[in-house]
Amino acid sequence: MREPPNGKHWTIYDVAREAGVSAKTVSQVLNQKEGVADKTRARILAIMEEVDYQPHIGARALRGGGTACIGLTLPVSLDVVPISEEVLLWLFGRLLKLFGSRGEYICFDINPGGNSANGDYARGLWQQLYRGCVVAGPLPLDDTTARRIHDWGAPYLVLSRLDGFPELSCATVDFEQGAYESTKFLIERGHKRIAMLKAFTGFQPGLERRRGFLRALEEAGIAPDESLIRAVSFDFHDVTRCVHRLLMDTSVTALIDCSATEDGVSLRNGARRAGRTLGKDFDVLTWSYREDEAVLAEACAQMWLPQFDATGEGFDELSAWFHGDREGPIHVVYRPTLLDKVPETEISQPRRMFDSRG
Amino acid sequence: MREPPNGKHWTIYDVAREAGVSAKTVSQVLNQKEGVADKTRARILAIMEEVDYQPHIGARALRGGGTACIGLTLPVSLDVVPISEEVLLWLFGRLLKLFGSRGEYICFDINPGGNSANGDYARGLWQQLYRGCVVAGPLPLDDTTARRIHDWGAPYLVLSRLDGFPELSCATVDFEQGAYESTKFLIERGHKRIAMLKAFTGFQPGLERRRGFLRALEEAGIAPDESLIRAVSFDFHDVTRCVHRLLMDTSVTALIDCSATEDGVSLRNGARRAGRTLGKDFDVLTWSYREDEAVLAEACAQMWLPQFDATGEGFDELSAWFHGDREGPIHVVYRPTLLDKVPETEISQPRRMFDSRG
DNA sequence: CTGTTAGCGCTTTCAC
DNA sequence: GTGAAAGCGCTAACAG
Repeated sequence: MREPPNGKHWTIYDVAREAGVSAKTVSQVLNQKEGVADKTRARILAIMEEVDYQPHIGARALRGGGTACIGLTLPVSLDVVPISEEVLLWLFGRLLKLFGSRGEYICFDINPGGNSANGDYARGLWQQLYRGCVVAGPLPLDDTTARRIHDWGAPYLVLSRLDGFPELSCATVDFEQGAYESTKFLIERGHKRIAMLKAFTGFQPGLERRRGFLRALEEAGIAPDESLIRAVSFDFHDVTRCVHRLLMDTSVTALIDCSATEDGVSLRNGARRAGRTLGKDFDVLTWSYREDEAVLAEACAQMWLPQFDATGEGFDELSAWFHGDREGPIHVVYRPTLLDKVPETEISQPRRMFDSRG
Repeated sequence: MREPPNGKHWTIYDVAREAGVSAKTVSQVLNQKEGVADKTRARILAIMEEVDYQPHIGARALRGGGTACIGLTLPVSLDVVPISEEVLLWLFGRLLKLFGSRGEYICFDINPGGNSANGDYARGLWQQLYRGCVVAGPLPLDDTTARRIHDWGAPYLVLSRLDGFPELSCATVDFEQGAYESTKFLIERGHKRIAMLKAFTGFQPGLERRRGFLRALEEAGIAPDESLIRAVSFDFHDVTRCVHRLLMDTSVTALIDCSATEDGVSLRNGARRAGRTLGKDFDVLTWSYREDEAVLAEACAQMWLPQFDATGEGFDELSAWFHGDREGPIHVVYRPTLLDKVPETEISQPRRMFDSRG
């Protein structure tokens, strides 16, 4: 490999001089454009190969062509929404397959310390580092960045919807529908006082849970009781405490666990503390991740699995958008699946969507 | 937020015009340089805040300042060296703490399909996307890219050494020393015919294993037998097969398992097929990941744990180099730890450094 | 089919 | 303390 003529690295001009052509021609070859004689093209390619020419990614971006980077960001810190390692790597893996295989880079701006204030998780876009981005996680209800991303015009995909912004490019599961169907399922089985363990308070999917729950009650003519909707964190202890509290009220005969912790043990513990027995005193419907298993052998709604399907499809479409094969925005909303009876018995360690503590 | 005067986004000139100063002054404020009146500075900062000014990262890179990106790359595809998800996320996490918290981006160029030919895992550096990079994984013996990275002059760290290139900026555990001490340990216990299950053939750590092994034998005056050094892949079946083969030779009384699979079951299976019994017929010394446990209750050498320590320290130094607080190259080489007797009994699912198949 | 040239947004001399 | 202007490497409009 020869040394660059002057300076540190070979520029398009150096290659042009070497080939006895102008920079324009080299640029055309570089970008696989028509209008260069085969012989000239071959000569230029040979030189590029020989000197290991690499185009300056910053200069390209500056010129306006955009970069070869797809950004992956989180709307809030992992401390607040603890997306599990497994899911993060699943996301990376998908992006690497779709973008990495085309020679594109994946860039991250996940701030694990939560150092930077909420709001600029898309700075990679504003700074023109990304040519498109994925916002992986539920949006806070007061989020304004998603709208700015939308207006920016670059290909993007959010793994959450946002109230009052139906144009948002998103791939998600319909949590409202999930909550609605879960509640209806229990109502149809004769339950009148149904409690809900609700995750993501302050976030879009939390709002959707609440809405679906209330809609089903209203349809059935049951007066809603706010105290039966309980916000829980990702802490197992918190789940146990909330179940305990809710079940102390013996009029409560059913529980929807959409806490995203997916932990049968905390549920049973909470019930035991309240002196209740699952399946005798009360019924539970859990939101589950697994295809054919659940933390409890009760009825369950598959929410996470459709979320993965939706994400996968959304990524495919994002790739098409990014590569000019379609226009945005993307709108992939999957319905959850309700299972009447779970075939397997309780399993102790399901794969999880979120890391719980405790 | 006001609209940009002309065009899509605010440039340094727009901000300058707004503030009634020149672009130079804005640039100085942006880069926190001296020589701007406090009042002017405050005014400019207010405008930047108001219009949410974001410097164009490509333009900065072009001008020569380098980018705010640290690259993470793998010298070979994950298909060849299957670094586990857990370790990858551990690496991400460390980088995010050290760099992300300063507003820097982490960029990946891991090609999981192994699509691009070996050799250009550092293209992010050549293309000036990264201002520094981490090469995470063992280097192939014929690697030439590491030298080019070194000559490039940017901060970098490789998690492997490379024969004939002692200047390489690296953080690793001393596999040669590990193999040497492991072998010596068994020799001192009276073993004469010792076999080795050796991972990473064709890679630097494989070579180091071999060298340490041979050195210990030579020192003890034992003639080496090439057929007792067995290259294994990350496939459990392969481990079983190799153990079977090696132990069919009843003169073999000890085995060093540095296969990186860390799986007691395959070892036992292989022994059983050969009609041998661990602890009676022969001894095993495994290389382990855990601090206080091992896959077998036999003697073990902690190799992976020091590797993590070395990596962590290497990352800290890389961060210092990247941020101008020290010069490179980095040289962190940790010694392995040999444990005579493992307190715990066999455990079935240790955390692993590499994903094994089978 | 190929060359010339302007300009992307930023930093940095050099001059005021 | 501030302004004017050059130039980083690349691409695209405009000529030839």
